[in-house]
Amino acid sequence: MNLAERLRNVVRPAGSPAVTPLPPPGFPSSADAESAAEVLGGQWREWRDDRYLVVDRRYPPGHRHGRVAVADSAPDASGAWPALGILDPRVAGEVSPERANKGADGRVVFLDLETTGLSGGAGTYAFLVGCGWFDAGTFQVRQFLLTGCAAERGLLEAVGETVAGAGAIATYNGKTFDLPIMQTRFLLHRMAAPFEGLPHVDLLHPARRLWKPEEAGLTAVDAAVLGHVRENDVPGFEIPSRYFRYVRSGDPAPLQAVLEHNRLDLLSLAMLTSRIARLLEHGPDAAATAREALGLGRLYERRGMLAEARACFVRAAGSGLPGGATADEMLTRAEALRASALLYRRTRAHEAAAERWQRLLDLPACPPHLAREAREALAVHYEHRLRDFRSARRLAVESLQVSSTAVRVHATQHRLARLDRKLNPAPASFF
DNA sequence: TGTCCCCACGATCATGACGC
DNA sequence: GCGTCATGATCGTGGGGACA
Repeated sequence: MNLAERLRNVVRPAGSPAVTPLPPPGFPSSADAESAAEVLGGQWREWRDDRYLVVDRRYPPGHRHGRVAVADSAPDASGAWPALGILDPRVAGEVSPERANKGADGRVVFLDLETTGLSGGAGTYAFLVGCGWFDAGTFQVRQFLLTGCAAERGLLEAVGETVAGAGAIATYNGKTFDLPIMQTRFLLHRMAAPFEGLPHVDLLHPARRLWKPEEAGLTAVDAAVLGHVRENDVPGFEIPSRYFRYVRSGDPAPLQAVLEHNRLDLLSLAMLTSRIARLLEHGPDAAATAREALGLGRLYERRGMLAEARACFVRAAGSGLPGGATADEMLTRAEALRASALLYRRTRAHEAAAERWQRLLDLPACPPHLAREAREALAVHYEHRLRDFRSARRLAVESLQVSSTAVRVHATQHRLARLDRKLNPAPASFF
């Protein structure tokens, strides 16, 4: 039984006082200088003998984040939130365009934490909890800043009130990072985590499917997809040290950039969620690039929406989409042809699959690993379905010349030997 | 008709990326 | 350092076709 399970089994007797975990060694009970509220633009909330800071910001419909305005991303404008159900089926029944933008029950709450470290164990806690949601066309951000460890329970209660009634939570890598940390903190205070059972859309993996892997970090996706280039943004690794500097000195100035970083993350999160929802709703025609069409097809395929997936692969492979000359764009088209061929093969449309494999081989700069796979698939097709042994043998010989591993070489030699037997059958024995 | 071989798919495992 | 997911490689299995 791990620590979390043991803690879950601890039942607080009715009427017994709530427990506040002991602060880590060296953590002051209240490090907030009076100037923090003024410098960071927030208001103190008292909790027992301590307090935490609440910072509210509203981004009006006309506010632009890169190329995108808040109004363009609000659920009523796109009307596409239910499509998020393709990512998490539980979302479909919870989030309608009306509810998602009501600032009340059923809304999507975007969540982003800044923490004292990366390990995610009980010693790591969230000193800043950022929540965001759309409210009548504007984007509302509420940040809870912990300035003294003793107020953590009060802060968690406030976060719980903010999340209460939400239809879904949206995060970036929240499945792994944000929600486990929050659940641990609620657990340590013997409080029920408000996220339990709530539909959760983690954008990290859809983002990696839709956009290039090297652009999968939120800041990079922000720039590539939304056109928002962050200036003077604080790097993630620097965030804990800025917080500890504030705790030691009481000077809130280093935290300004941290709170701004958190707000930008929430804005990016909301706008990317809207972008993904719109793509899922409108299909391949909404894709701006071949890479986006390919990634969208993979999202559909994962949910068993094969017709939609096929349409996306067709658009990515043959598309009249912009670009088409760079190595990366050629790779995208090759991957789209491969995905299309595999999908046709899965549905036993072997002729259509063979056509895609051949088009893949005909690409001027077909990547070697995809060319090898295409040759092997075509060799199978020629041998077993068309019974054209000569073509199958030619492909096998070509495949042998580029086979990389001993296993592949052996398999191809085996195929060649079999084809040779079929092409030159041994004379019948009289004995 | 029985046996053998191969294909295609699913399951499993290893690896890498990501969050702060 | 940890949990999740995507990806690629490998293995096992079921089904179908070829052949004697």
